[in-house]
Amino acid sequence: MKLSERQKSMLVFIAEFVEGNNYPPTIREIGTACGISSTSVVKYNLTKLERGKLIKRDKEVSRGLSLDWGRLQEAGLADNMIGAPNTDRGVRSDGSSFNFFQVPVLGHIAAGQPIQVETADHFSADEWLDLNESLFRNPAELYALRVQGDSMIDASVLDGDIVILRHQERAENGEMVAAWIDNKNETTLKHFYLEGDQVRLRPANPSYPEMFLPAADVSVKGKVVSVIRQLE
Amino acid sequence: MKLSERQKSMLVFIAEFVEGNNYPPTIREIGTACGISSTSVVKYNLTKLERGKLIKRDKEVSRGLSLDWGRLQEAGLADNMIGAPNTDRGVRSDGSSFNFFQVPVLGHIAAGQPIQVETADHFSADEWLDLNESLFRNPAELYALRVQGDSMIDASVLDGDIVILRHQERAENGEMVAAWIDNKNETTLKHFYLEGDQVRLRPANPSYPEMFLPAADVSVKGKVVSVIRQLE
DNA sequence: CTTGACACCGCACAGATGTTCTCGTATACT
DNA sequence: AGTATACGAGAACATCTGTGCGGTGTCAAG
Repeated sequence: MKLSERQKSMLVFIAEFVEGNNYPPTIREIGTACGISSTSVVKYNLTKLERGKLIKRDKEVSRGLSLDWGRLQEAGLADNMIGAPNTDRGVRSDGSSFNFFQVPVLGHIAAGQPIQVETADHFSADEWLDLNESLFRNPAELYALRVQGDSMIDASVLDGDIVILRHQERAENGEMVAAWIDNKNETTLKHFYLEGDQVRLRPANPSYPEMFLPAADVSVKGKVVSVIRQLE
Repeated sequence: MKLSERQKSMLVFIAEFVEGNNYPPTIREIGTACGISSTSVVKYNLTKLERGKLIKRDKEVSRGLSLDWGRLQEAGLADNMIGAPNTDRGVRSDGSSFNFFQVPVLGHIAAGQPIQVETADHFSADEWLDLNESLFRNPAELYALRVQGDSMIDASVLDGDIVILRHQERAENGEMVAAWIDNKNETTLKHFYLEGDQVRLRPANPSYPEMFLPAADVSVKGKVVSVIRQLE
């Protein structure tokens, strides 16, 4: 469905009006605001919008119309309209509000022996964490993994912990990273050290060996920025 | 301000009507729904409600009324009314919603040498965590403390970590608890063991000593249910 | 050129809707 | 008893407001 400029401006006006008054405008109010002199033209275009399911209308009821924000969102029209229901925003009981976001839990990662991590992406995640924006920046870069194994125990990361990583290809020496090892098709959680053209991956548990690999065979998948543990 | 039953039922009906139609009811619709035969009586009561600031009305505008949820909340009337703006509830971008809550960060707790914890309560907290209900049950019992010291390092709780505790007076042996030591006026984070009429408080770091105290001198302030660490 | 769809305008009309006026009843206060 | 106030009913009134119908101009298809 294609909308005329006039119809778009009508939608925008209706949204603004409802936002400001808590009740919808009349046909004549819409007409005045959108520069339409005839009430029948407003009705004509409202009928169009209603056929497009963008608004709902009750016959012969004054101000009997409402916007369908779901459809507007689908049509990509809700972005520059005020009054759209907030998503990814919470209102606390004291009235203050904050942004939050979802971080995908992409699977398990080995802290001990490296294990296969599914070639997971943001759309295949079956588990999500809702996190507060005040704790993290650039949430789009974040993802989470559930730790398996105990090789990072000296770094206080235990089997079953959830680690939150920021996706980045580079790491500083000593940082805890998720590293992809090319010829093993595996991802592992280790401390990262670049030493010449070699990469040293150090577990934080003396009973596990360090790994030395050519830098070309190791790609950093992200840096650990947070650890969350549930004891209960 | 005291409200008659009729006025309360009018408020309830208006809320339901707006929820269902996205526009407010007319005077006559209110009258029919609330068993009022005369439009003037509806107007009479609407005027009362408007003077009480519970609703806002625009003169001579059809359906020109809206509820003031802030005032209704204050008056304790919003509880059994549908359509009240949700607080402590978030809507994700995919349309699904979830409950969240605020956990007070009541101060610092010593994991090494016990230090003074302010006699903090839920109202004096200056920092709050927004947590998702899916991760915790009975959120009202939860509070958080920032860990100082490294005595729990073997239990993978580090200096600077945030521990989330569930308030309870009793603990099982081996659980990590916040314990109040009477004659020291101090709170400390330790593993808890009740041995006869003695309590043993064990740090998870061999370089710190265990504490043996009479059970009467130790009161459990809560059990650690989660650990959160920010590395970035 | 004719036709019909489309977008639009003006206007009249009926029904929807808020306001106002008169009246009745009950209660509290002087 | 008299008065004021709260609460309510009914009807008349004046707008407000959605709808319907006739008409205009454009444009592309037949």
